Amino acid sequence: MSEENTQKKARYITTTLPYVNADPHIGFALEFVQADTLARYWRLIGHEVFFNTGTDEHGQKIAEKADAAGQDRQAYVDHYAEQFNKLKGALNLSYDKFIRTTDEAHKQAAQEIWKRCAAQGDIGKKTYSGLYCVGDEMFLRDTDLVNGRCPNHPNVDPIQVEEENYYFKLSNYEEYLIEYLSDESVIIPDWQRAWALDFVKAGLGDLSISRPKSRVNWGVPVPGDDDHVMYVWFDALTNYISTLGWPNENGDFKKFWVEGETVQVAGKDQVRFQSIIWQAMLKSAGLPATDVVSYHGFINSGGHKMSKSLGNVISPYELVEKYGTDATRYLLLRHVHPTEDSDLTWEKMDEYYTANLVNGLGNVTARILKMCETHLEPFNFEPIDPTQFEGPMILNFQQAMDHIWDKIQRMDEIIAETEPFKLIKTDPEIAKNILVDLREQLMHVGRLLLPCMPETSKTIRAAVRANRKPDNLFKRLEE
RNA sequence: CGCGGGAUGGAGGAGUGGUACCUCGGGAGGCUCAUAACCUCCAGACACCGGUUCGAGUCCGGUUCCCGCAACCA
Repeated sequence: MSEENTQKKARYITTTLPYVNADPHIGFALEFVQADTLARYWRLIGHEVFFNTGTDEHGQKIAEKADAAGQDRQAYVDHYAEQFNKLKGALNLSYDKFIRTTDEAHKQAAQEIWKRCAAQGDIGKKTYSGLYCVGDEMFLRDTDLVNGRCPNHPNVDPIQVEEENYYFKLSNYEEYLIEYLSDESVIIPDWQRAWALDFVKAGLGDLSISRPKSRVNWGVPVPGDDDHVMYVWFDALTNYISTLGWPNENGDFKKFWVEGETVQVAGKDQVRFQSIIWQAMLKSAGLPATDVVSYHGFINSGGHKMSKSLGNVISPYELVEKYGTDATRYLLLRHVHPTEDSDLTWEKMDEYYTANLVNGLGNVTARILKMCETHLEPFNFEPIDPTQFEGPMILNFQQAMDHIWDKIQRMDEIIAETEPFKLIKTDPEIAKNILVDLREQLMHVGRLLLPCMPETSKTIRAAVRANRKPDNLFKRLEE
């Protein structure tokens, strides 16, 4: 390690934690792959990286589902946690920690942050009464009601509830949040930041953060009150630091959260949780804010939200099964806009796969290495030099991929223009020089692909070193 | 006048104030190293109206049409 590299800051990245009441969908896959690509890129340029993900496992909805299935609750969440953890293999994720909110250490951290907020005078208690929707785990206002029921759950009668709950005085942090959100670097994209700022400026109310155990008996106990458990969000958000060993304020927490650079990746529906509530909680507990939260859009299919009734749901496992791991990563990184909504259909994905991976990257690798294998001796390439990857923090994955595919297309053009396969018969020295140059360019592409398509990168680099045409990188789709 | 996002060739998408790009599709050639792959050329687009500017898809104002969100939504 050079001196320059040892000076590089540690970097932390986390996804949000999926709530384990359903199988993983494509949105999570997008989030995981974005975070993973960034983590791999950082490691490549010499940063020490902590990449966190995991599962959010408390709350009434999960308790009810487990109970309805006649399953032990812990066994139920164990099963789902495993479903999500399996994505690690399917998508080739490199996370350092898979935290579960039912982990004992996490529960203690959640209780500790509660105590800190309470000590700061930010937690109170008051009586809530009204109609409550179990589906959303929230009180309904009169204006919410549609035919007397929750608009999101029109088949279930809301229940009349009167109960005393703890609340977090979010309004204490209006001024702080306005200051935090005025910094242009804290949210990507900027229009989400503007929205968050407007939201805070409009005034913040109290946030209910507990539920009586008599009604919801599946959560982290409220410190000093056996009758209540924490509202699932308050518990879940704490994972971003409990995963680092907090409340131990040394070790990884100090290295990554306090002294390092922190990035959270989340869906666009998360702005008020990640950039408002969570930041207020951190401030209340006397902890540093997140440096930047990047919000991705949603993936639609055929112009509609994915839904079971429309039959247009695309699952991450289906993608991996059809195209393979790296091709799935490619599709999510290059053909999904990093911050806006995107639309994917099987037809379009087939097209992207065939045009850019089979006919593009795969084919050009085969044609170059076939010629090299026949006409050149192997060359001993230097290992990857981290400095050649130095650059700004890349969150615009589409742009980065476009840059690589420009180079791929350029290689095809050079072959057609210089015709080394023809020249080798008349002027072998010139032809060999062209091939040496092409091989060098292919190696470069192989290296650039490392963060986004790790296995493909490895295969290409190994094949270039071996000076052998590899088996087809991407199989042609069957008719 | 609630807030925000969007409108780019036949289709789907990129686009930092400076020759509008990519993939698919259409037409015409070329090549044989390669996964019937690849290359070249042709046709074809910045929703509408103003403004700023030497110069606008890009910045500003207005109009029309789509799409989200509107306090605890995973």
